[in-house]
Amino acid sequence: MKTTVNRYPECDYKGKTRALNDAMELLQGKWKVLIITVLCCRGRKRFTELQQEVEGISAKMLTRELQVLELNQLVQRTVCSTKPVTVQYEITPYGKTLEKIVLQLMDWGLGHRRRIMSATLSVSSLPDSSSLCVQPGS
Amino acid sequence: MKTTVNRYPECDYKGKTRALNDAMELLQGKWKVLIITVLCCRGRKRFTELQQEVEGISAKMLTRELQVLELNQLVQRTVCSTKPVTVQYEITPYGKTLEKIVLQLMDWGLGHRRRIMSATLSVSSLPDSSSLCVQPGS
DNA sequence: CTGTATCCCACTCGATACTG
DNA sequence: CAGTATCGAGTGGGATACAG
Repeated sequence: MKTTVNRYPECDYKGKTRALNDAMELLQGKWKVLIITVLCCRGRKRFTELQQEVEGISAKMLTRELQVLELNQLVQRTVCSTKPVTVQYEITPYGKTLEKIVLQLMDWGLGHRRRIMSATLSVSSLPDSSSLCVQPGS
Repeated sequence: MKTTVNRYPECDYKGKTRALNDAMELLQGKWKVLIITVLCCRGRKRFTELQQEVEGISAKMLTRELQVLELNQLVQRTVCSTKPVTVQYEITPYGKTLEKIVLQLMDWGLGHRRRIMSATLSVSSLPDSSSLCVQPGS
């Protein structure tokens, strides 16, 4: 029983894992993909609107995450010099290139919840837990 | 200048963001997607082999992450009762359903690194930094 | 070989109060 | 309205030593 199969031999292995790390690091954290999704699917939003649509996020976190996304060119921030200033956030065309992947992740997550729920149902019922990733502790 | 576009109206918005959270939570952390990638692209591996291929991971982390992946049915663990026991880890057919998404993320990350590098090059050169996500501090 | 157990630091994130 | 500042709890993850 041999273990090393290596269907895809070397082919710049280091560069590829680094690329994966880059992508994951950028999307890491509790909020960034959600913000991206909202901006992708619901269009341009003001700060407060965003905070309402991304359920549970604090102003501090929203600010910080938006800064990262803007620095990485996924989101554009526009200040409107209205009476009290308002700020518009929108996804950039470049940010849009992530939409397809995020939507796939969403679909996968839908199926995963079904799968884990039915696998766990016999033991204990997770009614509507907002998170279901099975952890060693459980 | 109206902000609410709502190209995709309601359509179970809560359920979808929850699904996205499920997926992201499962993949969260420094190592899980890397482990998945290695098992997908390089085939069945023993514990020590995995630790060598996932560069920099400690035994503790590798154990913990593999447990989560196994509990979520992405990875199968098989103990071989050899002289000193050996353990085989392999991706499950279900885990394979993530491969497509992960490979897309990898591609995206490749492009992103190029983009950020060239955008930042004029200011400071990031030679071969293992991570490049642009952060507010920089 | 394949893990576990501990210790520990840094960082994430929430809560709250404050500002232009 | 759109943030910033500060504090503090909890956690992710590294280092090291130990175990079956």
